[in-house]
Amino acid sequence: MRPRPPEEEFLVITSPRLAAAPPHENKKPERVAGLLGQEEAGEAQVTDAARVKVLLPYPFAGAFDYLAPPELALQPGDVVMVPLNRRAEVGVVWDEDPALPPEFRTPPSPPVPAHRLKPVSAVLDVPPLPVASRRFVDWVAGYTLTPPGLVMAMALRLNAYDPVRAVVGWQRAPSPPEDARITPSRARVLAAMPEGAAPRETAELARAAGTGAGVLRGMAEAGLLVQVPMRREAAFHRPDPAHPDAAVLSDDQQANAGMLRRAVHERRFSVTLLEGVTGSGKTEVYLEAVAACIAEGRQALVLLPEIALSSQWLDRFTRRFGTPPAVWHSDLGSKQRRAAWRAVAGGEAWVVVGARSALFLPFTDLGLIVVDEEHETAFKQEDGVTYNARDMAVVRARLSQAAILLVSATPSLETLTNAEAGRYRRVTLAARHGGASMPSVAPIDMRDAPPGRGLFLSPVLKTAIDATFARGEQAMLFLNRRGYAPLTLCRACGHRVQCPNCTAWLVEHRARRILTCHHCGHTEPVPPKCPACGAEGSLTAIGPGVERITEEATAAFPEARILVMASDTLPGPHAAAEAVRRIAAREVDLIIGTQIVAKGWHFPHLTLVGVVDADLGLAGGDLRASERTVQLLHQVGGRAGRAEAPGQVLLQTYTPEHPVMQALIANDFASFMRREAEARRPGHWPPFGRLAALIVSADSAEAADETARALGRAAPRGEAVTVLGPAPAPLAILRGRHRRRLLLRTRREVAVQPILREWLAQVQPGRGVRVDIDVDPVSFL
DNA sequence: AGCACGCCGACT
DNA sequence: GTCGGCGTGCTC
Repeated sequence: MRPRPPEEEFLVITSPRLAAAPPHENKKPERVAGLLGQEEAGEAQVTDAARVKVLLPYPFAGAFDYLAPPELALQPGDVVMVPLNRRAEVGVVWDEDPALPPEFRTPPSPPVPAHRLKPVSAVLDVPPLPVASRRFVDWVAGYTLTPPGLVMAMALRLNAYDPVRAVVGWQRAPSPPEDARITPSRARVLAAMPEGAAPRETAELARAAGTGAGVLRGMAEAGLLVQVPMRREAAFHRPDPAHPDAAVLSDDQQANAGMLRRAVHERRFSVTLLEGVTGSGKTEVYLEAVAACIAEGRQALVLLPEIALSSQWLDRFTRRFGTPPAVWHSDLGSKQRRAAWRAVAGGEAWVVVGARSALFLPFTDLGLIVVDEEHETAFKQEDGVTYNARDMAVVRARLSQAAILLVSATPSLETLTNAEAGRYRRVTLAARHGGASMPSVAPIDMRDAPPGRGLFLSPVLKTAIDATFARGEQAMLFLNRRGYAPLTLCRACGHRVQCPNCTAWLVEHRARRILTCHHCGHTEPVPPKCPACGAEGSLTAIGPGVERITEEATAAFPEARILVMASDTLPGPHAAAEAVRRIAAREVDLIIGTQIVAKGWHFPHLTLVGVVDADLGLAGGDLRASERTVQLLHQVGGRAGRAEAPGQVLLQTYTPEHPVMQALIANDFASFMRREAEARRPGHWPPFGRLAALIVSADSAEAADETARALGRAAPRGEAVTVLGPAPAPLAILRGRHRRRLLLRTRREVAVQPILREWLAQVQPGRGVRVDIDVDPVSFL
C-alpha cells in the first residue's frame, strides 16, 4: 500500500497539487501540460512511459490513456479517479493481455496525442483488481462482444468503492467529570459498558442499554463517553476442513471425493463433470473438494442458480465446516456487498457461495469452482452483459489454474459431449445415498383418463393423492405456470386479452384480481366485460396456473392442508425457508408449486409428485425444449421418496410415447441424450456448432425491419457459416419494442466473434434501432 | 452512460 | 428577441 494520511479512509491523495485541482480545471490540455512541466521541474517531458491505460465503466471500445503522475506509483488493477469530460470518474488501471485470443481483439484505435492527455487524479483505498479478474474481464468482453468497460463495471460492482465511513465505537471516557448527571438511561448505558471493555457500536450498544443513539451523543457531550475508531471483527472465518461434525461418507462417495480432492491438489486447470442422481449426496462429495481447496490455502467458489441459494444449502455447509460461507447474490445490501467484495479481495473470505455474478469477485487465489446444477439455464444472464456463467466459470478457472466441477443429475448436452470427447473428466455417483431407491415414474395418458370439464387433474392422479394421504405421507403437484390462467378469452367474439407492450397474453392472477404480463410487468384489473365486443360475463379463463390447480385441489381434498410455492407467493429467501420448515414439520399435506420446488430442497415425507402438464415445455420449436423438459421434470420428480418410503412420480401427458416421457419413465437419460446428440449433430447445432443471435429492436416495426433486412443483405456467406432470418423474434413485441432476429450458425471450429464484428461493421443501424448480440443463446425468446 | 453543442417552436 | 425540445457526437 502507498503511504497516505492516516485519517483518510477513502481517497489516497499522494499528489495534492494535482488532486486539489478540480477535474474541470484541467479541461484545457495545454494547461495540464504546463502544470505538469512546472510541478515536475527537472522531470522528463511527457513521454510514453508516463502513459497508463485506464478502463472506465462505459461502453467505449477500449481503455483510455492518461498521464501517470510518478508519485502515484500506479500499478495495473489500481482503482483510480480520472477526469473525463469535465467530470470525475472511477476507473481501473488496465494492462494488455498478451494471451487474449486474437479473435477477441478489437482493432486498436489511433493513439491520442500526448498534449491531450489528462493526469490520473487519485488512487482509491480499495484493493486493486487482481490480474486474474482483469484477464477474465477481457476474455468475457471479447467472447460476448461487450465493451470491456461494461464488463469491468460488473467486476467492480460499482458501490464496492463507495467512501467507507470509519466504524465508530463507544467507550467510557477515561476521566469522566464528577458532576455529570446520571439519568436512568445513562446509568443503563454505563452498566452495559464495564470498565476497560472493548468499544461497542452505536446501534448495538443503544439496543443493549434499551435507549437511543441520542443518549449516547448526549453522554459524549457530557464527557461520560468517548468515540473511538474500531476495527470491525472479521465477518468471515476460515472454514475448517477437518471440522469434527463432517458428514460420514459412504465408501463409494469417499472414493469419488478422493478423485475430486486430487484434482484440487494438482493446482492446475481441470474440468470434472460430477454426475449423480438426485439424492446421491453430490453436495457432500463436492464439499470435500472445497475442504481440500481450503487445506491448499486457496479460495473456493460455489455457483448456484439464484433460486437454489437456500438456507438448506447454507445449513449443510455450516454443518460441514463449522462456519457459514460468504454469500453473494444480486440483492445483497450495499454494505454487505462491500464487505463481501473486500473480504474476497483481502483473502478473508475463503469460500463464496453465490449466483452467477460472483464470478466477477476479485479472488486473489482461486483454487476451485463448483457449478452446481450446471444444466440450469438460469446461469445464462440475459440482461445487460449477456454471458453464460457456466461457460465463463470454466474460463475463470483456467485463468487461475483452478479445478472446476460441473455438477448435475442431468448434465447439459454441451457438458456431456465435452466429457465424452475426453475434454472433461467424469465422476459418477451411481446410487442414491442411504439405500433410498429412485422414484418410479409412470405416465397418465390424459386421453384415456381425462379430467372433468373445466378441471385439470385426472381421476387417476386424484386417487393416487388420496392413497398418499391415507398413508400419512405428503404429495406435490407441479405446474410450471404462475397465476390462475394463462389466457383470458371472450366466448362471444373470440378476443384474447393481450399485453399492450408485448406479443403475449395477459395472465390472470385471481387472488389479486388482476391480469398481468409476465414479460414486462404490465398489470390491469380484470375487465368486467370484453374490451373488444363489450359482451358481459363472456370472459373465460383458459388453461391452468398454480392458483387454479389450488382451487381444484381444495375442492377435491377439502381436508388437506395445502401450501402454494411460487415465486410470487414466496417473496424472498425467508418465506421460502419458512415454507420448507413447515413441510419438513408435516404441517402441510399437499404442496402445489412452480419450478421453485424443483431446486435442491429436501422434503423427507414427500412420496408422490404429480406433474400437471408434462407436455408444457415441449411446445414452441426451441432447440433445447426436450432437453430442458427432461432436466426439469427429473429434478421435480427427484423431490419424491428420499427417505425409506419409495417415491412415485405421475406425469399427466397427452403424448406418453414422446421420447421425453419415455426417458423419464425408463429413468434412462443416457439414451435420451445420445438421441438428442444425433439429432443436433448433422445440422451443426450446438454443441456440434456455434450459434449467435442478433436481436434488432426498435420503436416501430418499420425501423426494425429496415435494419434487420440490411443485416440480412450483409450476412456473411461461406461453407462453414449459415445465417437464418431475419424473422420476427418469438416475442415480436417486447416492452413496446418491435424485435427481429437473425441467427448465425457456424461449424464448431469457426469462431463467431470476428464474423460478427465484420458483419456489424457493414451495417449502420437506423435511428433508435438497437442491435443486441447474444453469443451462445440458450433461450430463443 | 453523461453531458455538451446544435438548430427549430412558444414565451417574458 | 430568448428558453428549451432532445438529435448527434464526444469523452483519453
